[in-house]
Amino acid sequence: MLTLPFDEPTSHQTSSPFRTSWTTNQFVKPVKSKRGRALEEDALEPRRADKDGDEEKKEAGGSHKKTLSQARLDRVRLRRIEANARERNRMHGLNNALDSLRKVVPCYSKTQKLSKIETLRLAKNYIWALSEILSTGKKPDLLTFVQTLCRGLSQPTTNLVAGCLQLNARRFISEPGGESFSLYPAFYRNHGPEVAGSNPGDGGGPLRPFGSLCGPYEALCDSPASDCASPLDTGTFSPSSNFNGFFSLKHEGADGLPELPLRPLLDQPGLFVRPRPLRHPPGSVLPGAGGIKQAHPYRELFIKIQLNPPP
DNA sequence: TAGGCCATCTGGTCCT
DNA sequence: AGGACCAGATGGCCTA
Repeated sequence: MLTLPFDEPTSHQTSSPFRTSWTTNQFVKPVKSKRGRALEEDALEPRRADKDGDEEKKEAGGSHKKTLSQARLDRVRLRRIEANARERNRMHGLNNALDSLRKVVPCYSKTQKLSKIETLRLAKNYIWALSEILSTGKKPDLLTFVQTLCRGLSQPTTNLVAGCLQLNARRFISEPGGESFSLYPAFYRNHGPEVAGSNPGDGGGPLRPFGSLCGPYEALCDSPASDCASPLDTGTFSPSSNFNGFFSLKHEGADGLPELPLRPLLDQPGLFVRPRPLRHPPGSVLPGAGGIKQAHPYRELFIKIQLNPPP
């Protein structure tokens, strides 16, 4: 029985699209935006209408009325603060769940996280793609698989996902001391048949040997694709032509299937994905409402994918 | 500087 | 009454 590791991370990290890791620093120090301060000040001093509407106003005795109003005021203030804290925790839980989701969809990276909306879209497409495989029982061609995964995704995300599915993992996870760029969802790391060794940069469970790590597409097949090597390794780049008006490819392999569609065309003009660099050192707390904390060093990665120009 | 993305606060609504 | 959920508003950070 295959169980997905939907364990909630302990950290309170959230993320942003192709950006670096973010960490709210509410547990480091309370930071409020100007808006937040203004609103909290409002909470500390409830509206006049609220006080005017109080039944205490009808009561006789100025001192007594003032005491009751103050008590009510304090209570309103406390409830608002508590509600804010609950809402923060709720959103943190939601973000943790999103982080868990990021780990089980293709193209998981600690340093280049997908945005919330892109994570949800990719997850939906991934579920759809897997469902299709289960229902048809057929091995999909890589192009169809990638197309399904990238349906509705933004162009940068499409490039990233396509690159993840095409590039050899060694290019991304063999960097000593660097973060991993795992092409496999967490469940495959934990349940893969050739589990051996571990990747300290990933912080997770053991990884499959790099040599057998070809991508989520191969994970779906009965046997690893014959062409597991990255085009970067083989150096067989080629110009592209249209395919279904979406992705590009040119050649067909001996089996009639598209040969390395979506291969990175490093020497040709095309779209590229470049993670946003970190301006601040790791662990530093950024000023501002979000209390963003940089968690990972800047790491540059270029993925060029030839795509059709937008209509 | 604009746009994207994010965290946070807030008040309303619904449910227990 | 109180908590969960939701959506709007706001402002900060970052990249192009």
